[in-house]
Parts: sequence; C-alpha cells; structure tokens
Amino acid sequence: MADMNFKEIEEKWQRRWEESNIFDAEIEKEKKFFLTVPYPYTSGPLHIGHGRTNTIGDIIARFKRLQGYNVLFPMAFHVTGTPILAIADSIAKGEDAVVERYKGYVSIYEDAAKVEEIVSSFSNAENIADFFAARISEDFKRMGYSIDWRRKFNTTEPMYNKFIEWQFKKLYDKGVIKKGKYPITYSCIDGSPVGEDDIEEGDINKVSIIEHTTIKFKLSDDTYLIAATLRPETIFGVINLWIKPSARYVKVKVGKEVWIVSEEAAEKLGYQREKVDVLEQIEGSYFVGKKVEEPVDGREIAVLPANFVDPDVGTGVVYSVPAHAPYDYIALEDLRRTEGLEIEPIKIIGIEGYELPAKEICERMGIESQEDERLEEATQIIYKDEFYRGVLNEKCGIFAGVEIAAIKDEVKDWLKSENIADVFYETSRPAVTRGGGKVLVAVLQDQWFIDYTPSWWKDLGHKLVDGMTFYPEKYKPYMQNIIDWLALRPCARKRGLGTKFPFEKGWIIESLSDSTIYMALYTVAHRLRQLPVEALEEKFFDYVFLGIGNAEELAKELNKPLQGLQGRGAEPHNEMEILTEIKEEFEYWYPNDLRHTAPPHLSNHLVFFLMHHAAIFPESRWPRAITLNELMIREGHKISKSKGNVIPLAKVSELYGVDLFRLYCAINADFASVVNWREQDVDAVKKRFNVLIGLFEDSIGAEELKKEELTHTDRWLLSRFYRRLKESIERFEAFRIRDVGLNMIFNLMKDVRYYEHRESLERRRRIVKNVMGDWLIILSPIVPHICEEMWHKLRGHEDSFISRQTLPEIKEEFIDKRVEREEEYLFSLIEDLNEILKIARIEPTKIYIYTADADADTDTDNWKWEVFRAIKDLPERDKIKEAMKLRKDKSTVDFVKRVIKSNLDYFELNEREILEREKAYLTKEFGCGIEINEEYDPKGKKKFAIPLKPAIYIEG
RNA sequence: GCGGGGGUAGCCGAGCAUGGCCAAAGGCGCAGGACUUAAGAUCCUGUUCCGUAGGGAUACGAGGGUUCAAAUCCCUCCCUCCGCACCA
Repeated sequence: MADMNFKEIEEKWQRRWEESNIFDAEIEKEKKFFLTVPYPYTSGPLHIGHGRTNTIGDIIARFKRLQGYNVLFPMAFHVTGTPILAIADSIAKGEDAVVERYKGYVSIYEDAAKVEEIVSSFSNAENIADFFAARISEDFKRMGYSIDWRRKFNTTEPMYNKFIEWQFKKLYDKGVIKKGKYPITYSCIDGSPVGEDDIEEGDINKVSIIEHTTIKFKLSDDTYLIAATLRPETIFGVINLWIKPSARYVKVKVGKEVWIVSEEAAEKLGYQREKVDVLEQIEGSYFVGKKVEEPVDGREIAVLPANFVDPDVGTGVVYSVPAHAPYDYIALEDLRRTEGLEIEPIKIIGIEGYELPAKEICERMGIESQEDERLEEATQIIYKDEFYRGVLNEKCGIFAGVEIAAIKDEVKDWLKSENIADVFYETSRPAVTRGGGKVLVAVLQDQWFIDYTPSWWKDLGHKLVDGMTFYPEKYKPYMQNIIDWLALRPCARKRGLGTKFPFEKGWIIESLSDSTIYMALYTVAHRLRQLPVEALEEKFFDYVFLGIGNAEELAKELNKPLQGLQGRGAEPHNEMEILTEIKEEFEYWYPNDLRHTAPPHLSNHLVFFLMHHAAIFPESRWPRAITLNELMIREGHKISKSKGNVIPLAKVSELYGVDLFRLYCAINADFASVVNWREQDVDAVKKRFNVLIGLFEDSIGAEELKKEELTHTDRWLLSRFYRRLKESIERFEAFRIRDVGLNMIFNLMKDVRYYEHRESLERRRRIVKNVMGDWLIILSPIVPHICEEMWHKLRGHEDSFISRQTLPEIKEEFIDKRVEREEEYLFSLIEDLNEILKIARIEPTKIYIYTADADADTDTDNWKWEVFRAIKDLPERDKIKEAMKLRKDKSTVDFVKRVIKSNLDYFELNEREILEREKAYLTKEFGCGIEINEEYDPKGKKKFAIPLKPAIYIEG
C-alpha cells in the first residue's frame, strides 16, 4: 500500500474512461441531469482554487450518475474580452514582465527548450487562447472530471458567434438593447477604455468613477465659473467661491455657453462632452475679488483665493460652505486672520450633536491650517454624519425638513432641471495605465446597453428564482435582491475579442453578455458541426431552441449549404433528419438542471444567466438550480499571483495525487465556507486516506461473512454501515458533500477500528469485504480513481466501471437500533469502569456489576424499570410525584433524582442477557473476573443501579 | 453606509435552525505508552481545574435577559472577514 503508485492508477483509469467514452452523454433514458460549471477563461493556467469548483461539479455529476440519471457534464472555453488581447499586445511589444510571466506559465507544461518559441507565438491572441484551452482540458482530464468533451467549443469560433448573434436578436426584439451615454475610465494616450487590468495597481487599489455635480456661477461678463461638488445639496449655504491664484484656468465654449474651469478640467471635459472648444487661458489670480451670482437665490458672492484647491480635481473651482465643509471653514479663518475678512457662514443642515459642524470638527481635531492633512479625514466624518443623519433646514426651500440621504439625488435632479447644474466625472484617485498614460473619465456618447429595468423582465426574473433551488439557500433572497437593483449594463465595447455586435459596426459584444445562455449550445454543439456555419441563421436557432418556424421550409434552406458541405467531402445527409435530431437533443437535455460556480459570480454572470433565460426561453427551459462553493485559500491567505502562492492545477497530480486533492476539497469545508489549503492538514487527510485504502486492500482476498455466521458485533458494524450509507445518500442529494465524506470515511473507519478491537483483525478483513462494494460506490464520486482500482480488484476486470454503477441498495434489515443500543450500553459501562479504575487507582481483581432489576427484595420485583418506564415522558418537575404514586418509599426519590441526573434515553434492554453474553469480552478487557448480579455487595453499591446504568463494585 | 458571514479549548474547526444526552465531534500540536535495532508509519491513552468510585466546579467575544435548563433563543456592545458591479 505504501508504495502504491497513485499517479499510475489515475492515468490508467483516465485512459480507460476515455477509451470507453463512458462520459459521452447520449439521449437514452427518461431521467437526465444536465450540469454545468462556467467555462474557464483561457488567458493562463488554472490553479487549485479553480480546482475546487470544478471538482465539486464533477463530484455532483458522478453522484447523479450513481442515482441513475443520464448525466451531461460538458465544458468549453472562454476567450472573449480584452485581457487576452492586452496580453498579446504586451508580448508583441516585448514587455518583459508579461513575457516572463508567460514563460513561467508555459513552462508548467512544456520543456524549457520550447518555451521561448511558444511565448513568442503569443503575440497573436488566438495562440494564447488555443494553447491554454488545450492545456486546461488536459488538466481537467487529469483531475478525473467526467466531461463529455465532444461538445467543447470556444467563444470566438464562428458557430458561437452565430449563436450569440441570435441571442442578441432575441433581446433586441424584446426592446432591451439600447444606446446611451456612459462614463468609463479611459486612457487618452492609448485612446481607449481601460479596465482594472490596464491600470497601475488597479488590482490592489481600485479606480472607480465619481460623479461630481457642477454648478454655474455667472460672472459679470456672462461667462460662468464652474464649481464642482460632491454635495450639491449644500448649494443653499454657499457664501463664496474658491480659486487657486497660481493655477491656470481656461475659458471654454461648451454648447452655447462659456465656462471657466482649470486647464486640467478642460481637458477632461473634452472627453466627457461633445463640442468643447478652448478659447483662452487666464491666471487664477485674475478672478480673485471678482463677484459672481449664486444661481439659486441670485445672491452676489465673492471669488476668494485658497491654496487647498487642486486644479486637477474637479473643475479647479470650489464653492464654499464654511458651515459644513472643514476646508472652507479653515480657509475662511485664514482670510479672516490675514485680511480681516468677516463672512458669516450659513447653516443649512440640522444635525444632532453639532451646532456648526465644520467649525466644531476642526476645533475638536485641532486643525488650524489649510495644509493640515487631517482636513480630508474631517471632511469624511462630516460628510458621512450629515449624509445619514443630517436634515436640510428652512433655508433650503422646497427641500426643507428632509434627510439628506433621502433627498440628495432629488436636489441634484432639480438643479439640473433648472439648468443650474451639470455632471462632471472624476476618477476616485489619480491613476495611470501600466504604460504610464494618464487615466481619466470619458463619456461614451453612444454606448450600447442591455436595459434590465423593464418590470415585465424583473417579474419574470423573480418568478424564475422563486422556482429554483439554491444551495447554500441564503443566496436565493440575495439573488432576488440583485434582480431588483440591476439596471443598465453596457453590453458591447470597441475593443477585445468576441462576437461582432449585430446592430452597429465597430462594436464587439462584451464578454459577460455573451456567456449567459450558452449552456443551451452544449446540448447541440457537436451536432452543429455537421452543418456549415452559414446555415446557423436566426431562423435555425429559433426552430431548434424555441420551436418557432416551419421545419420543412427550414430544411429546404439548409439544403443549399449542406450541398456545399458535401462538396467538401462530408457525408450526404438528409437535412430534415439532421434538423430533427438537433432539436430533439436540445429538448432532451434542456433545461440546465444545475449550474455550479462560486459566489463572486452572483451579481454579474449568474444574474445575467437567469435574466436572459427568463427573457428568451419559455418557463419549461428555465434553469433548475444553482449551487455555489466559496473560494479556496492557502495557509490562511488568498491565492494570488502577487502573493506568489499559486499551485497550478497541472501540478496537483504529482504533488499530492488527484484523489487526495478531491477528497480534501470535499471534506475540508462545506460549500458555504472557505477551503483552507494547509499542507499540514493535507498531510493528515493523506494519512487517513492511506489507511482507508489499506483497509480495502486487506479485504480483497478475504472471505465474506455468511449470514448465518453473523454475531452481535457483526450486526453492529453492518447496522452502522448501512445507517451511515443511508444518511450519506440523503446528504449527498442535499449537496452536503462534506458530511458524506466525514461520515463515510472518518466515522466509519472509527467504527471499523472499534470492531477490530472487539473482534479480531481476521474477522475485520472479512466483515469489510461484506460492505466493500457498497462502500466503494458511495465514495467513488469523491475519489473515483482509487475506487475504480479497488472495484476492479474486487470484481475482476470483466465487470463494468464503478463510474457506471448505480447506488447500492440500502439493506434496511441490517439497520438495527437494538443492536446499536446494546453496544452503546456496553461501551458506556466500560467507560464507567475505566473511570473508576483511574480515579480509585486500583488494579482490579474482580468486578461486580449489578443491574437495576437485581436491586429488589424479590426475584420478580423490578420496580426501578417500572418507575423508569412510567416517568420517561414526563416533564422533570412531575417525575418524583408520579414515581411516589407507584412506590411510596424514600429510596424512590433518590432513584428518580439519579435517573434525572443521568439523563438516559429510555430504551428497553435486557441488561442481564447482554452482560452474560459479553462476559468474556469484559474479562478480556479488564483481565479479571466479572460477576453479574451476585448477592455479594460489601460496599452497598447495588442500590445505585438504575436502568441502563448498572451499579459497579470493583475489588482491587 | 448598505448587504452577507464570523467570533467555540494551544491552533484549525464542528455544533448552533428542532434549548437539556455539550467539558463540547474531528483534526493538528503536545505528553505518555505499544510496535520497531532505530526512525517513520500505525495503534492506544491523556491534554480546564479539583476528586482513591462512575462525581463536582468553571467554561463557548463582552454584558444583560427569557427558561427548571443556553454555545444554542432575545437585546445591547466590542472585534473581524467578504461583496457593493460593468471586471474576466
């Protein structure tokens, strides 16, 4: 056993499975189960974290096969999107970091000699996707996944493109594909949108888009100083504007108006609006002392200088609300000291605990200077407090008396509708691309969206989720909530790999929008390859997936392209037949019975998956269930490239063994908890696993116990086994795989060890043989290779694969509560004996055991059991009273007290009989004579006996 | 802030929804023992405190409450992890 070659065993069975095509799913019996796990993105190798989700998926697939389902578990590859393209560009440009990273990736799989060449081929994005798709499918095979590989595809191939076009046409017909303005992060040097991957430290320190409100303050020459703010509701308290005298400002023509903003802001504005023309530059100091008109009430206020103003944040013009903004308050204090300027703040927000919030927070924190960095913190505190607790006061016109949290957007909308305010976007922090180009916010004027807001759609989505199973269950209400807040989602971009957007040139369908209903494609993918791509028109998919259209007409149209295909050497086909078969295959397999993935997908992929099904498919084709497992961490830390703690999936086999990995994934945590990959724990599981395998090997040559040979102990083990098996099947069905693993491996092994101690090694070999076949079957979804190996050793090679078996029958006749209770009784007696021996520190020469019925005046008197029976179901407070009715004696009270304290579960056992039977065993255990219910009772212990808990006297 | 998890013995982690059989599974670590030339592996025993008879005391983030009875139910507080999107 110690020298068992796991790798060889794994490879052998993987090869045999593949040769026998046992996981290729064909239409057969009524009961089918269609399971999917999201396809992997092919930008690099997968690691053990990805392995968890896919392994769980495979375990479920294998379990469903055992349950007698015809299971389809397919896989494909995701290529769509920008990252692969970005990598190809970087490699083409020869960026060292990326080239080195990919050399590392490739050398996981390839000889050093080939690495260079392969990586250089990655300047073509297609080669990256092809390379990793091929390697990942090898990885998956090596993990023992029971996938039907005939159905694989990738998301950039023409067949997929056709399918996605169809999907978008369906959505377009529903009126949910729309066009509108949309802000994005953008690099002006590269002239393109940038995502997290493109931004320097974007993965660590996320850049988000912040919407500022700009407010127009009219100067005397009818131009406007444009102030930007995050708190438009404070406009009612404005008393001056701030400007940085040393900064450069520009006049820009925006539409018909002339705006004045900082030079930096003008550039940003150029990306956010159409028609922005720079007219002239002006020093900031020019504006100092000028008067502007405050737009709500028309008050005249002054433009004042302030150092804290950053021309690269917002518009470089800030309006001042010293009552509520610490920066403004401090700056104004400065001016009061230096210039003697006196301006009264206007308080507009009432909030408990503050009189003049800005003043008080500065005083409390001891902030006195504009340069003080803690001003930022003070601002945050006030912002938060006022947002959640503040109420606008009587100075705020129609908004008076309302909480800010509730009214903020309304104020903003009102200001916009009055043509006072506008929108200006800013990044949440200064950011540059990895290439060093400045990142700012651009507004796409004609972005394409999917609009998830229509109520008919949300209603369908809710209905769909209502009818589904989620595990863990908490994600079901969570999903309903996501559907509620889901609104607009950009569905196309100008860059990246993918399907061309069918409604406008130059756009590519975005990668999350193109992976929402592709499970449907698995059902027919291998058959669609019989057809030329040109045939995969809207009508075709309408017919196959929705049953719309006329089959004969469609067949006629197919005829033409099929002729062409024949010309290319394909078999002649009857197009009507092909069409029918394809439709049947879809109808047989769909809907998707279970989608298994990880919780981070809930608010994006999964909700689109559900919503698109709701919109496009009839109810009978809606997904049935979603299961989710948490992520995997390693030694307590997140697995990530930057931490350098990644273990590639490809290395699992040689480092640990595939079955061990699968077992660890299954039992280390429930779906709802994170799996912590700890070498120490892995090692512990490995030892146990090896013992289990040894147990099996030990029994292969043993002779099964015959029914007539079975003793109490044998029946006890069989009862334990079938009880655990029965529980495990129930739990498996409820996705509680961890419980199954613990129960069928660790707990059962404990039972077997106990049995061996009670009986003998030899007999253990024989009894394990009795249950071995059933045991292997229930474990086979989790550790399929070793089970397959053992199965064949047990059954010989002519027998079919364990992977094709069905669940063993539960031998109910062996599940025997009495047998188990008897053993429990004996076990707790032994525990008591041991405890006494330990505490009394004696070597026993003779042990006396007295059962409850022996403590009586006559042979027929069994009052203790009678009272025990009589009071078993009564509440505690009534027990003594009831007992006294039966037997008026002080000893009855003592007895009942002891019963209550012992907390015994009532069960009828013939204690004498059990003890007589086990006398030999007890003698062996304690190495001394055992006497049962003897008269001899020198210490008067007999009276302490209660039912199920005999009294004990030990002589030492 | 919103939403969702957690806080259990030296550590990791069950149990808490159906309160009592929970001094609290299992594992790791540690100590002792068996086996072995030895190491490893495996197995057994112990691992809050007290106790020469199967018992008792104190314990499950902190504090309070409900109850005959709370790790388990309710309230308050403290600490901590994750998500909040357009990114695959």
